[in-house]
Amino acid sequence: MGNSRITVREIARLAGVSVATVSRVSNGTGQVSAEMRRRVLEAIEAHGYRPDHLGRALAARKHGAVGLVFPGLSGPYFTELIQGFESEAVRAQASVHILCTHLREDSDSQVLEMARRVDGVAVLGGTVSDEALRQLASRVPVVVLAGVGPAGVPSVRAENTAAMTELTRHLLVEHGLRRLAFVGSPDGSPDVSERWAGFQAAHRELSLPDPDAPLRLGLQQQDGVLAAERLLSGQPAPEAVVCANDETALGVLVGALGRGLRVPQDIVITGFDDAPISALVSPGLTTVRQPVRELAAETARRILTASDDPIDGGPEDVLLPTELVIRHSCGCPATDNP
Amino acid sequence: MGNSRITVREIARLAGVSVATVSRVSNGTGQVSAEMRRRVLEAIEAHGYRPDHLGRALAARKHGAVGLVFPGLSGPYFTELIQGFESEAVRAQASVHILCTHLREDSDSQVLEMARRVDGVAVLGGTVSDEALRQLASRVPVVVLAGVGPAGVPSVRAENTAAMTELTRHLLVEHGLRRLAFVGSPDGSPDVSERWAGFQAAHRELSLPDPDAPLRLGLQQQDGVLAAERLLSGQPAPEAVVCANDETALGVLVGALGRGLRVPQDIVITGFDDAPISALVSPGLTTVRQPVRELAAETARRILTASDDPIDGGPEDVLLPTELVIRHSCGCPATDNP
DNA sequence: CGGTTAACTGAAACCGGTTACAGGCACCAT
DNA sequence: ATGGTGCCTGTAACCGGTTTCAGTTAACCG
Repeated sequence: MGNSRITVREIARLAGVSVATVSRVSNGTGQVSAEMRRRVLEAIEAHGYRPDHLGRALAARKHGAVGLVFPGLSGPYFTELIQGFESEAVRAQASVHILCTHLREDSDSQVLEMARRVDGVAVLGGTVSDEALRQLASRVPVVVLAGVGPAGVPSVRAENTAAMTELTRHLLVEHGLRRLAFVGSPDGSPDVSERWAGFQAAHRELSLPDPDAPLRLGLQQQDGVLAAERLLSGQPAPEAVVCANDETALGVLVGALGRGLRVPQDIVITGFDDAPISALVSPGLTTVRQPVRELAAETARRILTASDDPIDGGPEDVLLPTELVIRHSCGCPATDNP
Repeated sequence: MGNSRITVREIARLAGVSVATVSRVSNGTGQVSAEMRRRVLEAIEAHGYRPDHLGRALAARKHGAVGLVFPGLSGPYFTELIQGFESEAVRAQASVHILCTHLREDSDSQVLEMARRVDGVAVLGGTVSDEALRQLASRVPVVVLAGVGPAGVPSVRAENTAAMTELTRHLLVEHGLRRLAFVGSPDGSPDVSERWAGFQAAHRELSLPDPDAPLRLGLQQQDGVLAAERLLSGQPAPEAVVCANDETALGVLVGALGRGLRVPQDIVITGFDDAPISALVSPGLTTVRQPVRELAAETARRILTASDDPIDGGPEDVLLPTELVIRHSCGCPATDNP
C-alpha cells in the first residue's frame, strides 16, 4: 500500500542484495539469477516500490518529457493538434509539457527555460522569435509545427498555398464569382500567410485585378461573426467570403444566417481545416482538409527519435498533403460528402 | 554561447571556489563575500551556466511541475480551463504536464504514473475512477476540478444546479414555455449531471410533469447540430432547447437557422458557460456565466500551495458562483448585454 | 586436474545539484 | 594574551537512481 520514500537501497537491504541487483531486476537489464530475482521482486511487491523518476532521469540524463509551445488555445485546430501530439508522446511514455505564450512578453525566456526540463520541443509556427528558436535548437531537438523556422530547425507542416489557390480558382472559375473577401491576418501566423498568398496567386494566374486587402481578424469563431458584421452591412457586400480557417467561416456563417441571408445563394462562404463540424452544418462548408492530428503526431515522433538517437535525424522538412473538400457553401449542389 | 554539460563543479573549478559557494551565489542563499561573488558570477556569465533542473529537483525532492488531467479537449470550455491553469502555474515557475485520457482504457495507471513526475495534480471531474483518485491523493496533492471526488480529495467547481434551475424557471415562468428539451448526457460529466438536476428541479418546484429524458449527446458543437436534426424534425418539436453547454447550443442554433427557423420566435435555445462567442451571435445566447478561467486558476493555486507547504491545507471544497445571463435567444427583448 | 570462460554479484563511482557541519579568520571584550 | 562571536568558506554527505568494473563461483574443456 505505502509507496513513497522507499528507495532502491531500502529494497536492496530488505532483499539482502545489492542496489545494483535491484536496479537490474527493476529494469530487466543484465543477468540476474532466479533466486535473486525472486527475492527482489518479493520485496518490491511487498512495499509497492517504483523507482523514482527524478533519480532515474538524472542518471540517464534524459527527462522523459517533451514540450509543446503554442501561442494560445482556440478552437478545434489547436485541440486536435494537442491531442495528436499528446497521444504520440504518451505512446512513448513521455510526458507532455505545455507552454502557452499568449500575450506574455517574456515568452522567449520561458521557452528557453522549458528546454531545460524536456528532451525536445515542438513550437507552433510564429510563436517565438527565430533567435529564440536558434538558441532553443542549440540545447534540445526542436521542430517547428505548422510553420518554418530559421535554417537548421526542421519543420512539419501542411500544404497551404496550392490548396488555397485551388479553392480560390474553384470560386472564380467554376462559380464565376468575382468580389471575394479574405478574412484573416497574414502576418498573424505562417499558415494564414501562405493561404493569403494562395488566394492572391489564383487571382493573378487568372489575370484578375488584385483582391482587396484581407480583413485582418483573429482565427476564432467570434472573429468570423465580427467579419460578417463588417462585410455584410457594407456596400457592396462581397460575393464570397474566403476565410483563413473553418472557425471564422462558421462565425461568418452564423452571422450571415442570423441576418437572414441564404448561403450559398446570397453569399458564398469557405473555410480551411475541415473541422468535424464543417461537414454537419447546413449548408456543408466547402473547405480544405488538413491532417492536423497527423501533423502533430509526426512532429512528436520526430522529436522523440531525435532525442533518443544521438545522430542528427537531419533537418528534413516534412510537408503533408491537403485536399480540397467541396460541399455546398460554395454553391456546388449539396452532397452527402462527409 | 555554449551552455550544456557545464556543471556546478566545473564553475567552481574555474572560479577557484567550492561548489557550495557556487550554489550559494546562484541561489542567493547564505553569505558570500563580494570578491567571491564576483568571481563566481564572472565564471557563470562567461560560460552561460544555468543549474541543471534535474539535479536541483532531485536535491529538493520537488519536481517544479504540476499536472492537469482531462478526458479530452473540445471547445472553449476546455481551452479556457487549460489556459487558466497554465498561466497560474507559469506564474509560480512550475511547468504544466498534461494528460488526455480520452478513449484510453489504461488511463488510471497513466494518471498514477504522472503522479511520479509532478508535485500535484488537477483532475477534471469524471475523468478517472474514485479509486485511482484515492491512490493519486496518497502520493501527491490532488484537486478535482469541476466535479467532486471521494472523501478527502478537495474540489473546485462552479454552482451548476441552482443556476440551471433559475434559467429553467425563467423559461417556464417568464416565457410560459412548456415543452423543454434538455440536450446533454447527465452521466457523462458531473457538470451536466448537476445541470440536468437543476432542470428537473425547476419543473418539480412548479409542479409540472417531469420533463422528457435528456437527449444524450456529447458537448461539442457538432453534437448540437445533431440535436437540432433530431429535435426539429420530430413532431412535436419542443418549444425550447436547453443545452448542457454553449457549444451544443451554438450547434443547435446553427442547425435551427440552417433549416429556416427563427430564434427565438420559432424555437428558444439556451446554453451554459457563456463562451465569448455567445454574446456575439445573433440572437445573443441566453446562458449562465461560469468563471472557468478563475476556476482553473484557483485549482492551480491550491495545488501549488499544497505542494509547497507540508501542512495540509485542508480538503475544503471551493464553490464559485455563477450568474444567469439573459440575452435574446430565450425570447427576451434583444439588448446590448455583452 | 589445471586453465578458461561465462554467469552472476556487489562496491563504488557516477549523474548535477543542495546543504549540514566544521574550520579558519578577524574582531572584540575581558 | 585569551576566549568568544560572527562571518565566510570548503569538505563531504546527501537526493535516488544507473552502471562500470573487478571479483567470485561454477561449469566446461583439454
